[in-house]
Amino acid sequence: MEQVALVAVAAATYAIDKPYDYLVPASLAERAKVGTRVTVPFGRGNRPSEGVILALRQEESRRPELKVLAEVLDDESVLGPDQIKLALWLRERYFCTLYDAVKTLLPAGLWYRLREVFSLAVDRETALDSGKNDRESRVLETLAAHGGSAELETVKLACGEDAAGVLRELCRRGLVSRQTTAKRKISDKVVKRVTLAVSPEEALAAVEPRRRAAPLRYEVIRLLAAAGSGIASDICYFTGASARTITGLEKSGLVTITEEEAFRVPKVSQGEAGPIVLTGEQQAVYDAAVQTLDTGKASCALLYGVTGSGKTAVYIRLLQEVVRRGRRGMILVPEIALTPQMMARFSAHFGDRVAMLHSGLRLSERYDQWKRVRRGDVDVVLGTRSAVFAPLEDLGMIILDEEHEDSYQSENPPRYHARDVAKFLCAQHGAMLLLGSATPSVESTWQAQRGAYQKLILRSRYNRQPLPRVLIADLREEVRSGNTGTISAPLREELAENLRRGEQSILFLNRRGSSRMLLCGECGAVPECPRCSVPLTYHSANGRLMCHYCGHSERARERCDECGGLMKHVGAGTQKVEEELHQLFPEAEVLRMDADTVSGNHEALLHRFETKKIPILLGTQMVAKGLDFENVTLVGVLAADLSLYMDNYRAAERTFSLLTQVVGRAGRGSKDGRAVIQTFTPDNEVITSAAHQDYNTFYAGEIRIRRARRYPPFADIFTLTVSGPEEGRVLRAAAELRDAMRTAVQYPSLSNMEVEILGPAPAPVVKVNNRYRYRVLWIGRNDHATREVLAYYVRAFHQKKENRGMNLFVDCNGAD
DNA sequence: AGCACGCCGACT
DNA sequence: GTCGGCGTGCTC
Repeated sequence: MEQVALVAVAAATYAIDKPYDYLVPASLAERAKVGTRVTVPFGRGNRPSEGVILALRQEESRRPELKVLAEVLDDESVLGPDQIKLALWLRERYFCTLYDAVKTLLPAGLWYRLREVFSLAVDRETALDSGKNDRESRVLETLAAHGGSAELETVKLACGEDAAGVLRELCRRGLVSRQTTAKRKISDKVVKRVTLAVSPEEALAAVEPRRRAAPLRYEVIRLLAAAGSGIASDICYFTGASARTITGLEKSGLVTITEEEAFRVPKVSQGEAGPIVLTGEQQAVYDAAVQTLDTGKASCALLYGVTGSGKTAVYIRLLQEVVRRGRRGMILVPEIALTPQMMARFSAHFGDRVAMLHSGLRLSERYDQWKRVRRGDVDVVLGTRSAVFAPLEDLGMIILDEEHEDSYQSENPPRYHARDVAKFLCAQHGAMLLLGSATPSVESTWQAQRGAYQKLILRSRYNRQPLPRVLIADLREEVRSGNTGTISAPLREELAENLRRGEQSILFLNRRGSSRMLLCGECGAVPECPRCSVPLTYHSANGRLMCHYCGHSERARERCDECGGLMKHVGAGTQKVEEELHQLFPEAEVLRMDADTVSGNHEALLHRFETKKIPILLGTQMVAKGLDFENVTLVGVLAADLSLYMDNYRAAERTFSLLTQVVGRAGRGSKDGRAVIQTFTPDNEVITSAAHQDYNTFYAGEIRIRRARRYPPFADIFTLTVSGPEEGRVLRAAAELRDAMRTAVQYPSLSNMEVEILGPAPAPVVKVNNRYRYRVLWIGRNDHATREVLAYYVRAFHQKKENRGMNLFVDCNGAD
C-alpha cells in the first residue's frame, strides 16, 4: 500500500491549478496529516514549493510518475475539513488558485517564507578553481566569501538576477548543494529599531560626499541624526527609502538594527455587564429571530433598524441565546476602530469567551486569537471582514452589522465579500445569518421583499429624539445670485445662528480620498505618477508626493518641472472652504479634518473638538462615521451630488447611505438638530429621500432603476480585467476575449444564460504600475454554470502564448 | 510563471 | 564540433 497526498501547490498558476498527487515517504507518514503545510518539488526543475495537504489516499499499486513529499512544516493540522471545503468554494467563486484560497483563510501570522540556501559542496580551493566562466566564478567567490553558504537572495544581490540559473548549473555539477529551510516570517511582537552606530557628525560626513549619488542614504542618516533612532517602517515612510537602503547602511556600519518588543494595542475597557432589558420592539425582533434560529436550518434575516434603535442590544441577546444552545456565533463590523464601545460591551458580556479579530492587532496577536478560536476556547468572535474565516465550530449564527458597507468586500484578490462567505458558512452549518443596517443594500432589501430573507424591523429611536429639520439648499440659485463660494446663503445663516447660540456645527465635504495634489500656477501641469495614470498625492507629514496605487514616492518640488512656475496646492477643497469660513466668520475657530491634518490620530482631534467646544468641524468622508456629539446641532453637506454621479451602479445607494448617516448626526443630544444639504439637483429623489430619512422611497426608486437597467439584484456584473505593459496588445486581447465569449454564449447549450457582453473599456485608472487595464463586462447570473464558463476563458487566456506578460482577472459586482 | 529541452546560427 | 539564443510545452 502506498500513501498518496493531494496537495494544493503554491507554484501552480491559475491555468494549471488543481490538487497534485505526491507520494508520502515512510519517514513522513506520521506527520503528513490532512491540513498540514508541506514543501514539494514542482515542475521540470523540481523547484521547491509550499503546499497544503487537502486529502490523503491509500493506493494499491505504486505510481512511478509520482514525486515525493519533501517536508512537513506543521506539527498540527492548520486547516480543518470545514475549511478545506471553504477553500474549494472560494476558488470556484472568486477565480483564484486553491493555494491562494487557503492562504486567505489562514491568519497572516502563520505564513512561512521559504528560503533557499546554497552551500559549497567541495573545499574552498577546488570551488574557486572550478568556475567555467566569469559568472560562475563570481558566484563561487560569493559563496566562499560568506563562509561557504549563502541564501539565494544574498547571492542574487551580489551577482545579479541570473544567479539562480548559475547556481542550478553548479548544483548539477556537484560543486554546490541546495537546502531549503522554512523560517517563520513573523515570529513575534517585534519591530525593527534603527539606531546610529556612530556619532551623528561621523555618519553625516560618511554620506555627505555621495549625497547626489545616494540621496536616500543621506536622507535616512539626516533623519536619524535628528531623531537618534526610529522604527524601520517609519523611516522608510518619511524618507521614501526602501528596506534595502537601511540594510545597506547597516552593512556600511553606520546604523545598527535591533529587534524590540512592539507596544501592545491598549486593552479594551470593560463596559457594563448588567442584564440587557429589551424594549417591546426589540423583544419582538429577538423572539422572531430565535424562532428562526431554532429551526436549525440555514436561514437569512435582514434587520432594518434606524440609527439609535438599539441593534447592538439585540445582537448581544441573540448571541447569548446561541451560546446557551451550545452553539457558537460571530459578529462582523465594518471597521473596528469606530466601534470601541461595541468591543467593550461584548467583552463585558462574554468575558474571555470572546475573541476580537481586527486590523489593529499585531500579526502575532491575531495569530494568538486565531489559535484560541481553533482550540475551541471562545464562543463568540467579533471582528472585521477577515474574521469571517475564524475557524469556529458548531456555528449557530453570523451577524453582519451595517451590512451595506463596502469594507465587507476585500480590495485585493481573491476579492471575497464577507456577506457571501458568511452565507456559505451558514448553509454548511445550518446556521442563521443576520444582516443589520439602517440603510440596507438594495440587494438585501430585495431578498427580504421577495421573501427569501426574513424581515425584522426596529422603527423607533431609542430615546425618542425627533429627526433633525432638513433644509435643501439649491446651489444653482447661489450661482444665479452671484455666490461663487462653496457656502450657500441658507447654510451661512444657520452657521451664524449656531455661532450666536454657542452650539457646534459639522461641515462635510462629500468627496472620496480627501487627497491633495500639486498644480503649477503658471502652466497648470500636475505631477503624475511615472508608473500610473493618476496625479500624485501630497503628504504634508513628510513633504513628499506619493502614489496610492503603486507606492511611488518622490520629494515635492517648489517649482514646476515643465516651466519653472511656482507650485500650488489643490485638494479635496477643505482648505479652500476653510479660508472661505474664515472670511465669513473671522472670529470663529475652524477645525479641519482630512487626511492631511489627521495623520493617524483622528481620535485626538475629535476629542479636542468635543472638549474645547470648537464651533466648526470641517472634514471629508471620515467625519461621517461614528460621531456622536451632544453639542452638535447643525450638520452641513457641502456638495451632495459629488458621489452621486460616479460611474458605478451603487453610486446612488452609497450617496443615500452617506447622507442619511450625516443627517442623522445632527441633534443626537437633547437639543433640536438641523441639517443643510447643498446640491445642484434639489429634486433628485436620492437626496430628498435621504433628507427625510425615508429609506422606502429611496428603495422604491432605486429598485425600479436597477430593474430597468438590469443591474444587481436583477443581474450580476462580472468584470473581466485584462492588464499588461502594452496598451495596444491589452486592448486587442480584451476585444478577442469579448468576441470569443460572444460567440460562445450563442451555442445552444449556453444560450439560455441571457448574457450581455460589453466592452472593452478602459478601467477607471487605466495605467497602474506601468500596466494598462481594460475591462470586458459579462452581465448575467452568478451561478455555477456561468462561473464554469468564465473559469474556462480565464484558463484559456493564460494558456495562449500571445497573451504572455498579460493577466486577466474576474470580479463580480465589484466596488469600482 | 519557471524551467528544461530542442533546434538553429555563430564561433574556436 | 560546441556554446548559447530563443521558441515550445509541461508542471503530480
